[in-house]
Amino acid sequence: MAKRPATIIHVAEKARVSVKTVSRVLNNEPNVTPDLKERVLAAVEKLGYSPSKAARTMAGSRSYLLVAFNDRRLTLDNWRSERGNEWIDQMLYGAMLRCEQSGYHLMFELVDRESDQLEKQITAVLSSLQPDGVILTPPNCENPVVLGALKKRNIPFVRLNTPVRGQGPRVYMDDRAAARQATRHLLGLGHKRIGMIAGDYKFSSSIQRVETFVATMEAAGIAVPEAWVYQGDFTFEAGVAGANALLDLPEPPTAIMASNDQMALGVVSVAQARGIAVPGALSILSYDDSIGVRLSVPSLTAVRQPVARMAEKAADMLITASASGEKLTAGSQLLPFELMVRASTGPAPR
Amino acid sequence: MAKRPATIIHVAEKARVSVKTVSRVLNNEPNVTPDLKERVLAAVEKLGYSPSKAARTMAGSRSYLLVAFNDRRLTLDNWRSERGNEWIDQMLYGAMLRCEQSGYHLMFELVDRESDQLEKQITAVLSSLQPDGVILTPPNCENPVVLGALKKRNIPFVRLNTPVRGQGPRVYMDDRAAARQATRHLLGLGHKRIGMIAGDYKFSSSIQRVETFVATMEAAGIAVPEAWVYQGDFTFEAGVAGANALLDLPEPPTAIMASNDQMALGVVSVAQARGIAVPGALSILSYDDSIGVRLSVPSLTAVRQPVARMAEKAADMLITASASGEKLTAGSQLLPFELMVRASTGPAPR
DNA sequence: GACGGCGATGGGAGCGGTATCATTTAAGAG
DNA sequence: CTCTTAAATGATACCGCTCCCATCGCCGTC
Repeated sequence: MAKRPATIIHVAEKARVSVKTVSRVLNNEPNVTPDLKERVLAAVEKLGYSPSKAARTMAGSRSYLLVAFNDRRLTLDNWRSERGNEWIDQMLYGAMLRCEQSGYHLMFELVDRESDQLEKQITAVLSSLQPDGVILTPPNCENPVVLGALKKRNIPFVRLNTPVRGQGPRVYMDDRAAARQATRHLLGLGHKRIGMIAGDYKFSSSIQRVETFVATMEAAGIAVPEAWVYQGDFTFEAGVAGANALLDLPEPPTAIMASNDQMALGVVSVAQARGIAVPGALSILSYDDSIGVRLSVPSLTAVRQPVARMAEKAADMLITASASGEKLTAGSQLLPFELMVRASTGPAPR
Repeated sequence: MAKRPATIIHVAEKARVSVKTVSRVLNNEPNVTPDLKERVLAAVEKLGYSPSKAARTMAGSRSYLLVAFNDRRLTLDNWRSERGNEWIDQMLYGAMLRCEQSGYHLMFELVDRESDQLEKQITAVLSSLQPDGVILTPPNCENPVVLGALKKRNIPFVRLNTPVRGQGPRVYMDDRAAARQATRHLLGLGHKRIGMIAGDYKFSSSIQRVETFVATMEAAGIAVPEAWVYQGDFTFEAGVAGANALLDLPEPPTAIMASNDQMALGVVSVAQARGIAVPGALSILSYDDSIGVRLSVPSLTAVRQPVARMAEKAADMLITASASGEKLTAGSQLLPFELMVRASTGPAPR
């Protein structure tokens, strides 16, 4: 009763051609008579045939599969806390749809950056799935173990949103420019004491944002004491802790920028708990423009990262390279960001 | 330079056993001497070997792959509008982690319920991916075309969160009880005129919620005019339209329940625009407990669905059945929901 | 008109596993 | 000590596809 799916042999028989010719038609290879091509396509249609990915992977040099390596800790934390996972949603959105267009599939994998089995994990995924390409998201895209494993096996990869150059192709946005624009936005509003809640320094964009923040402040004639920068780990709780630390300073900042949405929301909750008016007494700025940030009260000024577009571009590069058989060029793609000015930033209290 | 991954043959050679014995060890088959088993495992470890999924799929009867069929329209709408996609996030969360535990993978697929190519789409996925099982989410889990295609090919599936019985195994919550409890909650607060913004009737839980709402109202001695029920399609915009329709009634309701989070947030935005106090003049209740609902101002009273747990259970059923080789029993799993009472529901205005 | 070259097609060898069945080995019965 | 029997192991045929190479015909060239 279990209807077995048609194979290429059935198609070949029905079209009265050889298996090889069917393969040619399916892969758009040249040198096939229109007549034969038509017969094959008709047979394919009639039998509802769709080539087995597994067989293709085994026999050929392509698997029609891309893998996205995501950070396990951050992803699980987001899922568990149910505070949304916009970065991943948008990544899936961009990459999946691009894959679909070319008959590719996207496999979502979580890797634990702290595990001493990291290389083994990666290797296992690569050899069991044999993907045609890999999309690396922060912080994996900067992890030498991950990069090394990929290079050793000569598997094409594209790094998403990393400032680190020279390690292979990447799709990114200008994080420095974003940090500069964000800092200037606050300076322009008259803020002199600005605190920053940084992200995990395993993400090098975290470091860049801090550096650029400090540099931009200094360029405006304001030295940034160490106490103004709190190092968090991208969690809501870190935002709370950072906000408390900053607001407990003898001279607390009048504005706080947080390196991602969860931490920014943590700052908001602290302000609320302490009865601090936002933006009246405290301006808050986020580096992720997710739904929580937009729905927050007040809605937060935030840097908007083109995550879906970056993912789409990354998938595009990998698929194009794999289809053409050419080696992926190490080029970088720069995508524009946007500073969404909303209600959480206002003039510094006098 | 490109390091080729080790194959079962390399392992067999290194362990000085036959290929078949390696296969036995890898699949935990009985009748292998501890001595050999150990040698094989050592070789596996040393070579960093991980069996090729593609080869296993081709040769064996399992593919170690589950597919989740999700509604294309709703998913894309959620992604595009960037209002979060909690249902899918939680589905991934539950199902993926369960898959990981058993060396399975989860493939996320979008299918267009309106397409006349629907059956062809499904068939193509099934024959190209050959999954060991399929997770169906609403409204696909009630779509006869989808169910038919699956049954024709004898592919095990589990339906998520559908009230429809007798079509195969499912994991669900008691939607009627939820609707009843939600309605009673509002009745208990003294509301007499309650409006409902229903979901797309393609989702049979939408229908159930409406029916139960009406029945519960009638049991309390209140007849529900047709105008009190607005049919939406789960989008924010539908919530806006529904709220406007309900609030424009000669005798507008003092409470509105919306069949999902997006529509509930639409209602909130209308109330805000019209200057209607929530919950002072209007109580609002949602059927999804997502981040938007929790962060909304005021935070919304909502039915909390155990999506991650349902997905985990579904994956578990499929994997267990596939591993044991037994046919999936048609049993159903009922999981508990919870009514989260928050700030958006209050006593009816006198 | 023989020959080279190229476009169009087919034949058959794998790819890396699993499944079936044969074979060897060891244990227990008579 | 032989014979039976089951456990332990191996040999080998696929699975469905792509890739390499052979073949065949047809044209143009000198």
